[in-house]
Amino acid sequence: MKKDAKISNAVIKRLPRYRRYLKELQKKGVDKISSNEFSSLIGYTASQIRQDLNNFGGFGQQGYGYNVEGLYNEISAILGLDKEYKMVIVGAGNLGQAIANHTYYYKAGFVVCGIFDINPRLIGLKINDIEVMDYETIVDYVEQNQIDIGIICTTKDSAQEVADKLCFAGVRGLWNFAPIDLEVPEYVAVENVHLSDSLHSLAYHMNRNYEEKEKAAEK
Amino acid sequence: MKKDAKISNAVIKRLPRYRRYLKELQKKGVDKISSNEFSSLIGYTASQIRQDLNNFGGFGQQGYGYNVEGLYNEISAILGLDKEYKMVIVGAGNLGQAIANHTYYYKAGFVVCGIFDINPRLIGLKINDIEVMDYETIVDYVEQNQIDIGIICTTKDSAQEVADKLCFAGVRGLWNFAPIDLEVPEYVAVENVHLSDSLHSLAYHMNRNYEEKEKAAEK
DNA sequence: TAGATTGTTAATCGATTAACAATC
DNA sequence: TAGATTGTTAATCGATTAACAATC
Repeated sequence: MKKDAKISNAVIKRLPRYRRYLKELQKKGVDKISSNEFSSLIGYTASQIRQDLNNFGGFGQQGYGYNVEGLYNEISAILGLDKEYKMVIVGAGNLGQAIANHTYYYKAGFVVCGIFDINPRLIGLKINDIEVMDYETIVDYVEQNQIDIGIICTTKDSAQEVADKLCFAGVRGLWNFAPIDLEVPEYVAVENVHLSDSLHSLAYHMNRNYEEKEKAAEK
Repeated sequence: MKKDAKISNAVIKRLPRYRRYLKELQKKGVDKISSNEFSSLIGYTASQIRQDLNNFGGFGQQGYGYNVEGLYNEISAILGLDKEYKMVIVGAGNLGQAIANHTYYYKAGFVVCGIFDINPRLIGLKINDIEVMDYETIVDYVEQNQIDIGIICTTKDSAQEVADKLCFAGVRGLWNFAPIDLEVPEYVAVENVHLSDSLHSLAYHMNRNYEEKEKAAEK
């Protein structure tokens, strides 16, 4: 890492995308790529690509470009994907179950260790080999198993209470699927997946596209 | 609507959030709110709130503030939430099923009409009263039922092919859960939910927070 | 009318793009 | 060495914040 200045979130949000494209290139057996070639592939300007990467260090080589495998590994390390994360899911409803079943996360170093719910009918159930446990026991479990991430798949009404408990028990990050903005201690990272917000902005863009089409048709 | 200039996506992304907070205020029986009060609640500056809202028209009143219910309705209309949208889900795996079961969307005017899959073992199944149909028949279905939105819950390898078919059949928007960037005609809106990207940026922030904590401890 | 608060213009800040010297 | 392409500084663009006149 090169500079110590805070890196903007806009840059961070682009890193997983860089990484995805680099993975594809690797699969295709591509060894090296210039910022220009990468630009026409990924759709960011070459300038932005170089600027982004230089926030973390000089990964390229003048006159050559970037080594695909090397850059992939660097970005993985920057994101912290060379580590393993232990996670618990709170809420064994549809979404919680879907995430528990999504074995991708396991492969990628994100291990779902347990699922918690208050519903007695769900407690004891096994989802993808992971037991649904009683929410009452979550603090002990998180402490004893050194859980890193809590995944909140509850309703919005219980989400803050769950977040408080998880933070108290020692998680370092929350992946929040409840449609609410959580308050957490500053050392806990929160990443929101607000599905309804996402759907609403889709609706907006659909209607704008429609309006434009209408307007174009008038001419 | 006041101006005709293109409104930046940053503004649009904030609208669903304004709307959520306004809904809560309404529930609490709050009639009016000033940009300053709203600011301390939602965390945007009062200036930004006024600036954002004025992209669409003057919804406030000098010396008074904004009418909560009125503003809620205005934002709903801007987003297009006064309309109904017919949707199909492609991919009846965990995620597809979770979304189909999430009746929230139905209540909010987003109606899941059908689910499609290529797996013969899933075809015929009923999920939340919605039948899983053969993917082969999707183009006819979308055309005949005038489906507005396609929800892509397939693997990344089939996602583009599915997108092509849905666009050809006439959807106006795609809600894409596959970890890939889709190419679509310009009049089709795409909203991505890249869950793994989201998890990766969570990992980044967790590690940065940890580093800062370490650094603080050194002092 | 006086006070409050918006709507809107101007100033600032930050992020993106362009340019080019450094260097492989 | 000559050509290519990065790393980095400077210029531009856009988004956020501040200020204040308009007005309820």
